Amino acid sequence: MAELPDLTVFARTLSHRFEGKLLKSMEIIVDKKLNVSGTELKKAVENKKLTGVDRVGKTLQFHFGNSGMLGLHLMLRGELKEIKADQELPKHTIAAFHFTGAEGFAIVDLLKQATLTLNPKENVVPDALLISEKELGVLLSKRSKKVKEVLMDQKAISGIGNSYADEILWDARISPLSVAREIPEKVVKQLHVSMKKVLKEAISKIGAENKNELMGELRDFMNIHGAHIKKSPTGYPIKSEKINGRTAYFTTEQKKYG
DNA sequence: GAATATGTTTAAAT
DNA sequence: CATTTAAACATATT
Repeated sequence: MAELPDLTVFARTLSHRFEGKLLKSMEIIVDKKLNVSGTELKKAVENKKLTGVDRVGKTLQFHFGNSGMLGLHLMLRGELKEIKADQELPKHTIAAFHFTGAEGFAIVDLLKQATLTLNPKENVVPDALLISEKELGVLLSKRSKKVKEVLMDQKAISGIGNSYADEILWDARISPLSVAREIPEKVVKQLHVSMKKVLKEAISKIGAENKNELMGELRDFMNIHGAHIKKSPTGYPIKSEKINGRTAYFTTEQKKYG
């Protein structure tokens, strides 16, 4: 999977490597997750110049000037891999982009769930990196769900997935089981700080590690989230519990509200 | 060989 | 009707 920090780095790397280049051809291997036909998609992007790559929520957006924009969601297991024209495509490739200069990248997903969306609807949900403390407070005050569910709700805040939700909540010392609307104002302030801090630190670590290569997600630096981690950095044993079918990792350092 | 990991959509159950 | 839960997706890794 890739969450906000990984995608931010991917967008930067892709811009650096391919921006301004002409997309000579696009191969579509799996077409069941497209919003238009393969032919239509190819027609929209082939022989167009890639003018920019952005991250929006958990998606990447590939801009082709006035010709349109292509949204990519990697879903659970999607990955991006660099390719050369004369090489065989990686296993489980869904689509491949070939630019001038015999270079390009492939979207690989063993689950075949990554989605490519031509000219997607504009995202109106606040981004986790941009949301203000006030917005976050208002959002939480309206929800009776568990705070972790709200953080991961892409219709509420975009960009946070299962692993970073755990990391952020540990950093803020808030139990993932807390009821969102019961979290006091002062603690919301801390949550807001932790959210930006954890995400920005992850971006900087992944960026430093990946340099200008498109690598899979890197999560060695996780403090809490991961079945192999036994203790928090402060020495507390890590507990786990399923929230909405996904595993939440946390410790007793984290206060439960409500 | 069973459990786990992972996001989203959709269906089913409460 | 609202809310919660589960299934589906496909496969590699532990």
